Amino acid sequence: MHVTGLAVQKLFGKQNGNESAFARPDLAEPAAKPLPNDAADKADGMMSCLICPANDLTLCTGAKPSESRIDWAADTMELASSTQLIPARRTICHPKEWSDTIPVICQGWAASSITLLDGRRQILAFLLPGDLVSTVSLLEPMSGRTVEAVTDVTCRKFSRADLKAFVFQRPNLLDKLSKTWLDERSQADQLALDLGRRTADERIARLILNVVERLAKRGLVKGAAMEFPLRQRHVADATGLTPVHVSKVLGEFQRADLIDISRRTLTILNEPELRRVADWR
Amino acid sequence: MHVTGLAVQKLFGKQNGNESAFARPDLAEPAAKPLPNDAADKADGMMSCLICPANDLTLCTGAKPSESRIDWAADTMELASSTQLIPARRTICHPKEWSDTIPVICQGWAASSITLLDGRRQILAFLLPGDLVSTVSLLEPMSGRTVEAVTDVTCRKFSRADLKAFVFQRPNLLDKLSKTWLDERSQADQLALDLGRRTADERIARLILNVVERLAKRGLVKGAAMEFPLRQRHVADATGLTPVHVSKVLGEFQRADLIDISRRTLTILNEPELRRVADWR
DNA sequence: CGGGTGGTTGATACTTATCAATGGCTGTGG
DNA sequence: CCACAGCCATTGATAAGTATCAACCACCCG
Repeated sequence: MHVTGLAVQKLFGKQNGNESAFARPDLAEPAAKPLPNDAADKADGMMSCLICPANDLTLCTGAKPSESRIDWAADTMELASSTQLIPARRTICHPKEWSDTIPVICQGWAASSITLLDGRRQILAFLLPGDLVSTVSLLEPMSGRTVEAVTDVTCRKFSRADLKAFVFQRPNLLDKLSKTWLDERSQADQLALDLGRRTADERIARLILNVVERLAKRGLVKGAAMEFPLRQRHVADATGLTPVHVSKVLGEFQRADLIDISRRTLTILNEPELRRVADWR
Repeated sequence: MHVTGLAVQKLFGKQNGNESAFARPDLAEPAAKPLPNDAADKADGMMSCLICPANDLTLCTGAKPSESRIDWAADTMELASSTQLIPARRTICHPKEWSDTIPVICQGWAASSITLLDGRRQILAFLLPGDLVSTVSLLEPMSGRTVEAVTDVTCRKFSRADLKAFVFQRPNLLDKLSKTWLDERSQADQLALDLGRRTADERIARLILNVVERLAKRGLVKGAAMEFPLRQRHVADATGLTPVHVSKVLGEFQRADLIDISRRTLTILNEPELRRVADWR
């Protein structure tokens, strides 16, 4: 039974199951720095919604084709998002904090997870730029899930009420909503299948392929190489394995020249074989 | 790596991954007997929607309080459901067959699952009377999931188009829809957590408690006893374990006087302890 | 530097799967 | 009515897969 971050919890007093095991106990929350909206857009190369990588329900693609993207962007601004810069390993959203606000990742990677009281943790999804945590969170407050930054993340938090109203004014968005919902559902089903019925090798290979596919959709793959900021700890928590075991499996994969991971960069060396290992499609 | 029903598949020619491992190869589909609508309601004690056990999104509870239940029932009839009687272990809905029609369980237990080509199978949910397979299936055609009867099942298949229109005419139903969606999502999250991070004992205990809770909502628990038609094979496929191991764990539970299962009846003998084992709440 | 974080590796333990044999039960066809 | 075929559950012996523990090294950043 693998427990994440228990050592840290033991060291720092009472077991607080809801506190992210990643959050550094020496740095009190809230530590995210709010930025003025316009400043943020130019400050550090963050591109705002203008080139927000399109995902199926990205708000940025919600603009009717006839609308200029600028107008849409302005539109989004109206929604009183507060833009935040969140450093790696900090919690973006606490399990209880899902009341009025929903975060959208603009830049960087995040992980959405549930944690048990004793520290066991399951990552349900990695969030890439443009991702909503879950389409449900649009309509109803969600709870129990922690969202935390894998890399430094810039994200916007929208008021749910506003966003909901916004979406409901645009019928074509609603349609996308239900498609995204379907997609989400089948992702969840696949996750259960993976965790319940697949071997460690398969799970890890599938995780990699899954991420690659999503990165490709966003144009973030150069040749066969791409940024891969996940720690083995993340891979472990996403696949229901132990970091040690993940290390061994990834080691095998590298020795077999399926992939290469170094300096936070992933290169796919033998995709067909990797797919075979993953039992993909 | 546990594989469901592989022997059967080997025996009967080509591996057909989409064919339910439970379906008996000697009985060709479609084997469900369609019944005339009115006949069905009286025939074998099936109660139609009149006493369809209420679940959060049961169509029967969708009737406005002012409406008499009879009116509602009539309403439902309009929807051109075809009522079917499906014997235990037969497939209700095939992975590909999710085009226009969606099944609702009226009586009996069913299981919704995904199956891999090599026969490994993960049950995603057990369906009790009043259950929809998934709220998404209302809006978009779903695929990849198999629904099969655990006990003899009576179910209705509705046309999605009709049902969708029906729901959209009733705003209060829409509201329930989004709540049910949230619920479904969190069920899926819990499933992933269970499969990824919990021990066999915990998973099985939780499955039992989960089922008990749902049965209780439907008034199907008498004292501490209730019908429990699941085979150990079902429990195994729902928990990502092996039937053999399930047998051993259930054996322990019984020897520890936590539960008793005999003649398809489950009795909870020591609920507090069972909850403790399940790490419940 | 020095501390925290991450990754690797080997030895070992534990959980769960696999295999195999047995017996009970149920429905079916002669 | 019996015999038989399938299914189901149980049990024990053994194997495989993964976790746990511990030590070590390699970073990176302050």
